[in-house]
Amino acid sequence: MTRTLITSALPYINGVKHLGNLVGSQLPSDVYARYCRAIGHEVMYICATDEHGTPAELAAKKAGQGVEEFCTQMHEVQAELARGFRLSFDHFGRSSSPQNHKLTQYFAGRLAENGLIEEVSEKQVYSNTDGRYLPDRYIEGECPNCGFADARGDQCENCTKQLDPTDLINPRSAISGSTDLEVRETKHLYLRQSKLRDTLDKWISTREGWPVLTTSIAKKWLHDGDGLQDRGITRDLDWGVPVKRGTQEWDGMQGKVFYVWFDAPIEYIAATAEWAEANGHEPAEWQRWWCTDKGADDVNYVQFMGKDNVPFHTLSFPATIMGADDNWKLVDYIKSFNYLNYDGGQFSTSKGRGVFMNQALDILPSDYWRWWLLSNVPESSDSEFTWESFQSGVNKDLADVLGNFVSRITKFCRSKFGEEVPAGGVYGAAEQAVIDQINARLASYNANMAAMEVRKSAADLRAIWAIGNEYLQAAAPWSLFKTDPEASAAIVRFALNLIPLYAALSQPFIPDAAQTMGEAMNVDLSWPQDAAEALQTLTAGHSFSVPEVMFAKISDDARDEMESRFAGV
RNA sequence: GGGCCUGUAGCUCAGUUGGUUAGAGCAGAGCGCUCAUAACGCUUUGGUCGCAGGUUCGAGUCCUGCCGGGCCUACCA
Repeated sequence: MTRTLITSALPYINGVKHLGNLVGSQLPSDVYARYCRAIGHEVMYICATDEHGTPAELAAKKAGQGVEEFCTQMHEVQAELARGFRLSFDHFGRSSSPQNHKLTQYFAGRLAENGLIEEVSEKQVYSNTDGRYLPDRYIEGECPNCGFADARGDQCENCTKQLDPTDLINPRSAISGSTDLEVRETKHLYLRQSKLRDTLDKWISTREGWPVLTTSIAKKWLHDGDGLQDRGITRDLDWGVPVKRGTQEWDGMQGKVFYVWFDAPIEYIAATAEWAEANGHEPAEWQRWWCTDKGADDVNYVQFMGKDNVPFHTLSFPATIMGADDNWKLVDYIKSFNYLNYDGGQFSTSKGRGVFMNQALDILPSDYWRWWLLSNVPESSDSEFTWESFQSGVNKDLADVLGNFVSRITKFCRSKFGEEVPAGGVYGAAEQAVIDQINARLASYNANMAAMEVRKSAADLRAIWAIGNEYLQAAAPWSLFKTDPEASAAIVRFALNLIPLYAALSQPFIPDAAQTMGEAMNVDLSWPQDAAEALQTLTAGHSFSVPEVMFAKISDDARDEMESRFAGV
């Protein structure tokens, strides 16, 4: 059996994510996971919250909570939203889990043994008022170059010049505004990625068929300037994975934690261990997904992420895996996405601009969002959410093409033959033509799904839905019924059989509607191998029910109302 | 500054290794149908493929330059 391991980039813990975050990794990975399961792969689909780092601590402080309490609460919020959007994770973990602590420390220990960790003493800005070290961008001051008053320690937004925090005139904490800052000497661990540069370069260069977005970002980092730089993997923070060398203390590193970008990807593995523990499995059950010497050699591993995550997944994490030199499973394919913009600009949490996951579910069911977002996923370039486009996609594709098809044929059957599949008549050339058309589209759909071409898959699916309406229009069972009820019955029987077929094929995109269709037609859904065979599912006498309206249309008034509600300030 | 991506019909996008009349959905127009969520079907109007050169028998596709949009640039994650 084909085994597929799928991970979605980890959403950061500090708040509810917007639709752009959702469509950039979780939603397309869910479609792929559902597809793989449907065609019979053994699937492990993993996601988790990314809980460490300065922003999490600040968000907790703002919420008046301890960081652990805050993360626990926000994890549950995000887990609930994931369920709301029907994200079918096998496990939705937490990067703060004991499993991740252990594994992260283990990897650091292995990397140290293999000479890939370097201790570096460096100068960092410490804020006495805030009681913490400040990352560069949390220090603000006057730009020495252009005089801009609110330049950040890493770069001046006004003149775009790269800065060092010590360059700033009258530096202050961006958190408290305090000017009681001092420069302290502190020791950190660096991952010597530069030693693995040639290995990584060779690896990236030999990846066949990866998205250009993925490889070009990796190559840029590998070859820019002096090439791949070593990277600090520890921080002076309280919340995080304590720095240890495996299970041993690390001299001089007490009180420090690993940097979030070191431990976050390791959580993919740790979350699978969490899954095993949560389900009462032996460790061997997760190891067979991740350890190539323990059964993972035949696993196909696919990662989904937005383009901002690419450097970490093409370089840092592979460096960790390769550097550990320990039979860990390396990724086979990285599917990366561009950004979704909102109505001519960016989504903005602070400005309340755009739709966030919780708001979306308050407005409309998840299938509506899934369909539009997936059929407009930013695959080749950034794409844009507009209410007009959303309304059009929902009303035309879901309500008119699919929903109305189900509605018209089930209601017609009910009124003329009752709520069971009618007997009589035979199929002819028209039915064979439909079978041929569907088989051709099905082949395309399968190929695009396997290739993770999400937009093209959505277009294929829609085309398959449309075939039903074309057939009914041409066959016109309502006219034929007056002169030849038997012939009409055959058409109705054939058309009704399209519903379970559509339901099965639609599952990855709109799982709730697919289930509704399956239940209405009283069948278990299975992925069709061949349309001719699949369209024999419902036989004469099979009972069904007419489903409620599956997709309500979005009115112009409702659209306008939402457009102004989410425009931001 | 550097790097990458991108510019195709009013809108959103397809266009495989350069090969005959550049495609789809939506929007617009006309016709048809009446089973259905005023739904559906058929037909149809829109494009000197950002601009200017070049290579070639042949360029939306390759090369150069210019113009516009976006992203990244390593301590936000």
